[in-house]
Amino acid sequence: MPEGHTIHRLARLQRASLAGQALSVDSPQGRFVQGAAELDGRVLTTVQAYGKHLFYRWGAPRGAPADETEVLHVHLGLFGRFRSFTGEAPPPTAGTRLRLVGDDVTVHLAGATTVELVTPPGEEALRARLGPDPLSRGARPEEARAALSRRRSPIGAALLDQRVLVGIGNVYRAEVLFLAGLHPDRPARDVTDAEFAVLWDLIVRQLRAGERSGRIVTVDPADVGVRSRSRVPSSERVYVYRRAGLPCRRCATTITSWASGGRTISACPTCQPR
DNA sequence: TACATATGATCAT
DNA sequence: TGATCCTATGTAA
Repeated sequence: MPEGHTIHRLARLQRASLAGQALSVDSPQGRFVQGAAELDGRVLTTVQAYGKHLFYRWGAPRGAPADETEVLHVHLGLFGRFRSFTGEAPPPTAGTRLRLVGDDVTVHLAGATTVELVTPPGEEALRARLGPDPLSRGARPEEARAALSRRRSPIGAALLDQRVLVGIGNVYRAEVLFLAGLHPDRPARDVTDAEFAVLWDLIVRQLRAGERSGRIVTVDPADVGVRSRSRVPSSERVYVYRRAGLPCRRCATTITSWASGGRTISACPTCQPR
């Protein structure tokens, strides 16, 4: 379930359960054996999220200068998943590429696109390719605004491009465009400053809510007849994502879907006029 | 047992 | 644009 909110939440939870401890690190699956060996026994100092990327920082091994300490970089991709266990952990599955064992908590990671050690310059190069993170304090939305105004691609495709801004995935892009009343096929550079301001604000609010709750709930509880977000049934948490052919929750128009930016997007033709 | 599916991204063409 | 990679799960056969 990895959009930006999930990654930031993971960073927060793993900081709380593992940071400050010397960890046992290994790779039961065998594809990260060497990297794991370099980290084994070292103190995890912090875990940071940027968009959909995770960075794990470690105390320097004996004799090594701190600024050459390698950083563990993880990107979950579409399938990556962490499992966290308190106390006794079950045996790792066949696909567990990384296992971190702390004093009380063990995490297993499987299915990730990227599990690698990077140097600080390598991390900088990676970050340099990314747009602002709506979940980071001090994010500069004007950078995303400028990137959009340079694009001829549709806003729906641009929101998935992590060079524009980071953290949005296929669910949030469909949902925030619905909430903003923007048609996904609107050319990105035609989005007005006022529309962008609303869109950025929605993105920040939605990602923050998702980070806190661990789930994507974009519907206004009143639209599905309940009192609070936490009471929204799992089948009614979104307005348009994967709801093609169903009636819009606001106006009952049939939701449509099509390919956009290489993925499927859905929208309400009435609430999101072209 | 097989297949379809999934909230991602990269690389080749 | 299409192929490819990564894993787990649910449903169909």
